[in-house]
Amino acid sequence: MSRKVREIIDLSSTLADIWRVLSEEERELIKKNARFVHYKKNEPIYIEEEQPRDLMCLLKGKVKIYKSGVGGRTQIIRMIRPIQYFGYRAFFAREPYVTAASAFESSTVCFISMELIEEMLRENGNLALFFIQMLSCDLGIADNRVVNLTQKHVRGRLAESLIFLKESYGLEEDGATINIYLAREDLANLSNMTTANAIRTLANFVNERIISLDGRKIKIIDEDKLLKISKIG
Amino acid sequence: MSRKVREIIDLSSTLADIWRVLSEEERELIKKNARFVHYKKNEPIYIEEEQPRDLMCLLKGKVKIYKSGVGGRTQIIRMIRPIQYFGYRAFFAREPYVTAASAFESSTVCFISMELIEEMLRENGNLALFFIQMLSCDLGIADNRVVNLTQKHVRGRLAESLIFLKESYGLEEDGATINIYLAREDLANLSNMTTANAIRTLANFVNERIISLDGRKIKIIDEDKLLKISKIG
DNA sequence: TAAAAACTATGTTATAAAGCACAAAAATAC
DNA sequence: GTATTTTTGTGCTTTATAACATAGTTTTTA
Repeated sequence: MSRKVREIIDLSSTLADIWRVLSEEERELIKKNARFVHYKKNEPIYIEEEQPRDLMCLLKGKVKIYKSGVGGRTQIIRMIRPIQYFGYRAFFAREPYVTAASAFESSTVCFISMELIEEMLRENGNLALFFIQMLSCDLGIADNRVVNLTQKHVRGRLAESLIFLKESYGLEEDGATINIYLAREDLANLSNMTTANAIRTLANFVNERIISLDGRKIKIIDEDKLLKISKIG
Repeated sequence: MSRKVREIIDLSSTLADIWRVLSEEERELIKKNARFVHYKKNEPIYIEEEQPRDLMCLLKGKVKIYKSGVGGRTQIIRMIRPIQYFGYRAFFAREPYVTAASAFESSTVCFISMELIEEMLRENGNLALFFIQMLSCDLGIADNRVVNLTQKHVRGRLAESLIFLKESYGLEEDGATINIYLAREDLANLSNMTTANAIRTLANFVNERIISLDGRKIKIIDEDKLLKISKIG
């Protein structure tokens, strides 16, 4: 399964965002409490219904947050990139996880006790505001997502996902290939469509010279067109 | 348009939730800063792209938070009932509103400067946690909503909306009629479907003796069945 | 309270996307 | 490195739901 990583990780640089708002004392406490766990590709990090205990910060790799819906169909809710925090919402809401998380590729996650975090943020207004801002942004994204996923057609939804992936994980050295390697099924689950439709629509985009494909690698040729398709739905 | 209400409103009872976590000093400050505005039926409270300035608390009436999507189709994102807070997310996220709000029926709203609130919560950990919890709950609801609205069929979505309305606004004296009076179009916008489909599906529910209709008044006859339809999609 | 506007109801048609099936290719396991 | 499993790619069929049309009804307004 998962094992703690042996290497000593420089927390101050990897947890940068949260680090800035902490006092020296608080930093020490966190350092003492942080645990590191490594996950293999496709290994689950937490599952639905589980009790949340830790704030998680992705240090290396890629993680997907997803939810299984009607008839076992899964919907990817968010994708996490390094130095992003996750897993804390359910703890704050005092409920079990309504989502699951798993490593997309080989990943390292830092765990910090949510009890400790909550104690700290009661005293540290900046830390509280850090979480408030993160939650507020995520809620805005979720609100947008509801409309995009329900009202746009497959082309629009897929175009949007491709742009989202590019924004999230960036491009490779060639300046065009999206820096993520994911199965058509995951792309479909991200875009709320069936795998067959994701495949078909990708093929259409290739014909229209909007993208090009090399196996699972996707190269964006005409980003403007992609943006336009995403916008008009 | 809207006018300030003249009556003196007892803040301590109407803002109950937030009041509990405030000091006497903070309460005084809020009392001095609070403004009350009355809205007529269908009057807008804020619109998309506008700059957020105030925390709003609905004192009386019903409010819908909505978003216009592709081709002008609107999606109702949340519905607010008295003593619920709204309008604060965008301020915390440092962005303009991505949603709009309007009064469903004649409503009274209390406005409190977000700058004041943010100042306070920096010092008051309980107030910070109040917002963190509210945001965390809303984000969980939004995550669920994404899956429900995208994966369930019209029957499931409508059934879910009816249950949601009952849970939110309760029943009338007869213990069966949902205590809200809304147009079929709003019901459709809440459930992500066209008005015609909302009407048709309601008619089906009547035939199946799950509900009965009297104009816009909806009486739930068989809640178990409604729950079942909502669950299976 | 009468006239205008908006909403409700229902039938018909069009269409986007799911479902299913199967062959080919690729990834993974042994 | 070969065998087995999983993924990809396409064609065909079915279906859910949107779109459109129109008449009747209710609500709003002046």
